[in-house]
Amino acid sequence: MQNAIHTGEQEREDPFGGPPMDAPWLGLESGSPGITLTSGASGAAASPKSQIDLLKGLNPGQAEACLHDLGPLLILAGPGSGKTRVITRRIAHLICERGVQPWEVLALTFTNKAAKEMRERVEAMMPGISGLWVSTFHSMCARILRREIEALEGYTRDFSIYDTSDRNALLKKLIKELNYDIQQFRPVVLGGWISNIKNGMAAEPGEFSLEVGEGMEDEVFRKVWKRYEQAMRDNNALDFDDLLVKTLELFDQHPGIRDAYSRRFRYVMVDEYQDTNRVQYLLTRHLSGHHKNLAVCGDPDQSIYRWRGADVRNIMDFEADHVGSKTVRLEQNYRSTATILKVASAVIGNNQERKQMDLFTEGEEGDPVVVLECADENEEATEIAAQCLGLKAQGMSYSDCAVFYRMNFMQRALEAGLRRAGVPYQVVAGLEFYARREIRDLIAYLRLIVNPADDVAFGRVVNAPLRGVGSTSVERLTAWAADRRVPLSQACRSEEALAGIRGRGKKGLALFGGVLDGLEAARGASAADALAMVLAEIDVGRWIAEMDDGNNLVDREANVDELCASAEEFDRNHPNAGLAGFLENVALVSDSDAAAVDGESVKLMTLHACKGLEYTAVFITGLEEELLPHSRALEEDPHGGEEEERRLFYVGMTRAKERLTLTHATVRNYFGSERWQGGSRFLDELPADLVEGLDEEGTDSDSTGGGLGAYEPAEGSIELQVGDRVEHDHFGVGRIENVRGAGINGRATVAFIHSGTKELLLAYANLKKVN
DNA sequence: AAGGTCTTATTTTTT
DNA sequence: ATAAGACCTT
Repeated sequence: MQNAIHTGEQEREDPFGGPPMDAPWLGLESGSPGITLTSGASGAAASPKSQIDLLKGLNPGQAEACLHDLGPLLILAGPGSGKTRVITRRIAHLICERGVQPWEVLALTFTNKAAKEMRERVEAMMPGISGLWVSTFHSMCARILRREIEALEGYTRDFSIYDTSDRNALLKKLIKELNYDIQQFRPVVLGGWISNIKNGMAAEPGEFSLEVGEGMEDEVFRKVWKRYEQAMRDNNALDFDDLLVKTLELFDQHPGIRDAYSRRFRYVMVDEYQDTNRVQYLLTRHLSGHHKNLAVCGDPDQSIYRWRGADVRNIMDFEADHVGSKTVRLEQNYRSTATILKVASAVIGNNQERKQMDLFTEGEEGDPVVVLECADENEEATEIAAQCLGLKAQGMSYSDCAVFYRMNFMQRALEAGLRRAGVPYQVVAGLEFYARREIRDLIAYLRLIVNPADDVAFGRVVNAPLRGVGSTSVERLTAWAADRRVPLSQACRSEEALAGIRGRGKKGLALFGGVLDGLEAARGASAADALAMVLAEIDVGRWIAEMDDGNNLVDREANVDELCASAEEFDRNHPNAGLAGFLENVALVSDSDAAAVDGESVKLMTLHACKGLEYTAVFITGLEEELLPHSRALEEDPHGGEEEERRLFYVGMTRAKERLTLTHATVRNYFGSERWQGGSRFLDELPADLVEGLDEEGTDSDSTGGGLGAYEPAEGSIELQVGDRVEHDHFGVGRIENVRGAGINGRATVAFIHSGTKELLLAYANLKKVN
């Protein structure tokens, strides 16, 4: 059984005839048309690596997972255990050793970044490979729906993809139309509920309750929801959740289509399986339903997205759910020092709902984990900045350092502190390129070209640049269009519709109708050409100037140029994808992955954003009650909330390779008012013998006085006085100008002869006295 | 339809 | 503190 050979008999049953489907415009597939292949090259033809090669450097667990062939497989992968390596090697093994065709393999991830990384690594092993599906759930679904959606009632393959703000804009309009109070029934809240229900978090709308009035909210919600679904259909639009839900619907309603896909994908792999929600679980089941070769990989201890629908039970119950499944534990850690690993393991060990993992490393013990108590958030920032300077002076790069925080507002003080100290930093996961207004406007124009039914896109640009079309005119037009069940883009070109509208608005709508007429020719054009046509139709200069009194004129113009460049690049890389392909790419492939890899700077990010990353030195800030177990998380569900917060802390700690510093402030500025929170309960869970600077009596008590916590002077520290001459490894010889703090916090201001004046942390600077 | 004032809510975030 | 958004005025 285990040795059954699959040589492609199934290919004949494959409705797509075996070779790769469609143009890979999402970059889902490894190998774009730009890559030259020897004719007929497939994975099997790509230079086969010997089995020895593929298993080289793998530990027994990794090798076992890699060699697993048929049947369900659960890979429980601890942090830093090399799971991406295992997945990619397994793909290579299947293709090179087992004669599996690349297009028979489906690998699903959550983020584009993860998909990209996986694809690149597979490509590196098998250059020229083509046809493999490595993609996010959403991209895969979009791709399937582009092909198949017309099997569902009411949609065409030109559908638009609505992001969260499009969704909210539509809901706002609908709630108003239904004459409900927008304050009482906020679009974001209702939108959140709709999303939760679609993600399988709640079976019934009634499971959510509004804090306003009684009885009414459920009815309102149902009405709005129904109206929303109708409007989405009318607009030929899908929101992010719909991409998954509609695919599921498609599979449920059309078993033939489902079977075609599940036959095709002989091997299905899912990364970060602990983060899958109900819908993703079902999709995975369908897709792997025929061959049952489903391999999932994840770590229940790193599940931190329960609040947005992730259901840990998917991974916890995998074995019970898949009879005859095999489980492999990857417990050897290749990232952190033994000390960091032990501390992290000790903390996570306090969780009840988990699978026991015995993580170990063959690496060094390393330095103790450091806990720092700071007077307030500014001192915390100053402290971290000083330590970064110290690490830099020791020869570490700024880009080896990262600072994590629970909430975004904490970012400000940290930024200020780093700036004061002259430490270069970069915030990871900032605002996306596509979220900018000028970009969104242009995208809306493009969407309207592809999908004229997209009323949200219409509403976005009907008055951009300003054409004198206000809300009244749009409402009139909407009413007229709704009576006739016609999209706005069509209505505004109808004499009859415009007859009911007066003055400036009428003129503006007619003007806009002319623009749309002019853009008719862009249907079928390439992305770059279509964009050029849009820019030719509108008065670009005026449009940009209106946006913010011309203040960001240069920036916005540059962004427009960048969009043009990216459209051109897209056309080059995906000659057959067309405008629709570009729009899909824009909607689903956010730009945030590019930001992460940027030069010599300390990285700042939330604890959620740090997952999957690693840094030599990590600072986790705000280890305070209410903040690190966040009070809201505890309110919702005291036990589950605490465990999820602990996992979040665990994820943060396990990012650190060599140095881990945990900071907490006695006083913190919280939305204007000062608050004194005790140290986090998680601090009490740290093993005292591996931690430096921990207040032994526990964190709630005292320790407010000096604000320095208990400490022992760092080993090898020296007595310094103002005026002493010292030598530093990097900065050379200097003179002590000032000394303050003591122990782990001790630092000195040193005027170096060649490098100027610097403030150094004694614990890191390794200063030597010279005469 | 634009500009000014007032209210309001501020965990985490991908697609 | 602050920023985004809703409401009201002109």
